[in-house]
Amino acid sequence: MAKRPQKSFAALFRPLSVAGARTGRGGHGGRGEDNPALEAIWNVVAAIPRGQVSTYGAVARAAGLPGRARQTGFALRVAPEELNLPWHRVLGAGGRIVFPKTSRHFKEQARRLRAEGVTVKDGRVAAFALTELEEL
DNA sequence: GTTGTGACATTAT
DNA sequence: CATAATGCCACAA
Repeated sequence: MAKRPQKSFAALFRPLSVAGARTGRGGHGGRGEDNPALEAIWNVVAAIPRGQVSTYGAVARAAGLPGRARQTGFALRVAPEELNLPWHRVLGAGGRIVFPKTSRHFKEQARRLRAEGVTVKDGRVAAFALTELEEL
C-alpha cells in the first residue's frame, strides 16, 4: 500500500537554506551552524529530563535569551534530527501545546508526551510536569 | 535598509 | 475560557 511518505516534522517545514542559518557573519572560514543562540537552546532542550516538560519562554531564558521565546521555536524548527532533540518536551505557556489540535504535530507531540509519562488532556499537560529549567 | 512573518508571552477586553 | 492587541527579537525576501 502506498502510504504517504509521511515526512518528518522538519521535513514538512523545509526551511530551505537553513543550514546557513548563520546571520551571514561570514568570514573566517567557519562552518555554518555556529550559532551560539541555537546551540544554547538545543543544549537546554536536550537537558530536559524525561517525564518533564518546559515552555518556550523558560527554555529561552535558560539558554540566556530572556524574552526570545520565539527564537526557541526557530531553533527547534531548524534543529536537525541528528541531534535527537526532544522537541515534544517543549510546550507553550501554561504547558499548552502551540500546535492546532487538528495538526499532525499536535497528536504526535501528545503521543510522545504520554510515552514519557506525561498526562496530556485537551492539548494541555499537568502543570506539575512543568519544569523551570534552572539551567546554568 | 524596510517589510513581513513566526513551533511565543503577556495583558486587556 | 476565547479572541485581540502588543511586545519582543531574529530571520527571509
